[in-house]
Amino acid sequence: MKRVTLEEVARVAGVSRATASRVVNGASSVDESLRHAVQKAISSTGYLPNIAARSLVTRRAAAIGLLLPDEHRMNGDPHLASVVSGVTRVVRPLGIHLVLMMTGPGTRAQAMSDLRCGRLDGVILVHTDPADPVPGQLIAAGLPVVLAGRPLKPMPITYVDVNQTEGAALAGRRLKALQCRRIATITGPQDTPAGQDRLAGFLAEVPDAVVVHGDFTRQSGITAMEKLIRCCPDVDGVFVASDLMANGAIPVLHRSGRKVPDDVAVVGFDDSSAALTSEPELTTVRQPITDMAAEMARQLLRQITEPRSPATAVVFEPSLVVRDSG
Amino acid sequence: MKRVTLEEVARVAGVSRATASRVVNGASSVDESLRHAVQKAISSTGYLPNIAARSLVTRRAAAIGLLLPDEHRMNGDPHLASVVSGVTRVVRPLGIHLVLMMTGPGTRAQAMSDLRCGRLDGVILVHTDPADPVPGQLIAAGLPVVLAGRPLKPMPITYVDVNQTEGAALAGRRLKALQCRRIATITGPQDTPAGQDRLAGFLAEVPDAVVVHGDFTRQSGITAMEKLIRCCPDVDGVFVASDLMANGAIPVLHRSGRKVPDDVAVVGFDDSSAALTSEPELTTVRQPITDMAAEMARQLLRQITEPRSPATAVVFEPSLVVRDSG
DNA sequence: GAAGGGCGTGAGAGCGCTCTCCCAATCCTG
DNA sequence: CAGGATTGGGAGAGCGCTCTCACGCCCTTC
Repeated sequence: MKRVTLEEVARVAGVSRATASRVVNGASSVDESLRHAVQKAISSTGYLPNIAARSLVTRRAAAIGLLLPDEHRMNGDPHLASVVSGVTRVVRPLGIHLVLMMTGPGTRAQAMSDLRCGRLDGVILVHTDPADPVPGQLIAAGLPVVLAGRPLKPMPITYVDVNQTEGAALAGRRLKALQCRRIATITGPQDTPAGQDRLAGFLAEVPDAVVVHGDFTRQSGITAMEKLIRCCPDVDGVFVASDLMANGAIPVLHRSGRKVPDDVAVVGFDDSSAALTSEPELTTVRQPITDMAAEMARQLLRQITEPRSPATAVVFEPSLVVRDSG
Repeated sequence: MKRVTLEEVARVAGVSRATASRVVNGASSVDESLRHAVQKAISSTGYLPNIAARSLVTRRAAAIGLLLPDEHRMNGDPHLASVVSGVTRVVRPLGIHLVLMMTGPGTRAQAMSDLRCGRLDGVILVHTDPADPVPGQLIAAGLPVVLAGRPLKPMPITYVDVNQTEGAALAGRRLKALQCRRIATITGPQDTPAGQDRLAGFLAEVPDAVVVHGDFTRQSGITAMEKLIRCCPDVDGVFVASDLMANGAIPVLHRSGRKVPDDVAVVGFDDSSAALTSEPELTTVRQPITDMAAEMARQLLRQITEPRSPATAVVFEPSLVVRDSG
């Protein structure tokens, strides 16, 4: 199994290496007969371009990174497969590799090195810690980055997000439409944009809602719901800011003798797998994760091809998925 | 922001490029003072080796692929984050990239190309379709591959798996210990090794168990359980061959007026997130996914460094996680 | 004190590709 | 039909790195 080089293809086709290269890269100006000869040579020799060599001269790695939080935080996030799928869809046809990096000590530094030494053309940052200095460093260095989700502090960085505020409002309208009279919400962490926006959007729609805080974890959903039915026993509608929390909260309602949705309507957020493994299945706010991921990839590619293009924010509209819980 | 090359480092350190290279790659025989000078030059210039150039001459991409089934099948699998995490743990300290590829039309062919043109040093195959010819082609071509899970047909390929048979036996013993008298199992698909082994292992322990077939999906768990309580109403213990199916099956029991675990004990398999989002939480058979993934990475690396090393099977022992369902 | 053996170092040849010249051939225009 | 404009193709210079090879130095040994 010997390696076939462009040189060999050229020899077989009876042209120069330059012309063979033109054909491989689809350059315009090659005579049709020569193009044909080269293509025949390529398939007869089984030629595959050596990416390392190409990368060395073009200074493109043809690879992008996906920076994820560590396993633990990720387990709460049901979206990994969808994100990967969306990015892949855009990136694969271009022959670009998707490199996964999970946060650990030094991961982000590693990603920066990979970017700077040309091993990665750009990165998508998921679930970035608001205090993380890396996004700032990256944009300062003019390196292509896209954030999943609005950054906590406004900064000139491209990001893709769902309209969290509107999603929460959707949930609020649903509960009102169900004639709920005593409405509450279990929030996400208030030091994250998603947590903030979902609360704000919900309050805009249901200003007198009872507010209990959670942190997006299932356990916090349990605790918050226990607190809620203690302090507000007549609650009949609750917007839980993540499906995972809702999944924890519903059994608490059941144990307290309340039926879902008859006594208490529950609306979640995310349309994650937890929405389907809940009993009853969750009515929830859906984010088009795969499409959003694809858009992140597109935005990143744009930045790679046009280095100095301005930061953009792309915001997707959420939708309400009505199931059995409310 | 200009690129620093080894040439420049060498100039700053007052040595030749060769010596600088030796220091970068930790070669032994370099005089201590020169080594120091080079190291100082490296940090003062902020040198980062260009992987493409290195890769071109060493013929190593320093990247491995993780081939996954498509999003749809993946959603059923809760393990993606754990697998990535385990592989990353082994691979990152070595500066090796993990490239994710999701199955789609042509993905596997793409992976083969990447392997053959030296863009990937090896691949880990997850959830391979038994009919897929790719694993066979890869080993025939002598390319480094590791399978997640035993192949359906015996073949000379390295794989890492959990002792499925023993795991199912663990579940059987648990149900017997709980004094269940009428025991059943909801199986996985019988055209997969995992589906087969879990049934065989369970039957070895509980030969007179009632068998209802499922296919690992949540919906099939619902259907199977409905069938089970119809044809065998006095069932008081059931081993469901995946947590996701168990998650669907338990509400069926509840709706039929049976309490879990009081009337019917349920034991699942996987210890996936579905085990925790079930109500009550699932007693289940745990696979050490992260460790298994790490082992896959190690096996792959071994194959990469020792191309003709023999195929190995590494089998991990499962454990029973006792929670509330049985 | 001369000859032999290490060991550390430098020179230089590539790895396979792209891309910029530059030249030759063709086409158009006056 | 001559001159310029246009176009396609080839030669060759690198991209940044590793690694072989040969050389020089120092230490040993007789």
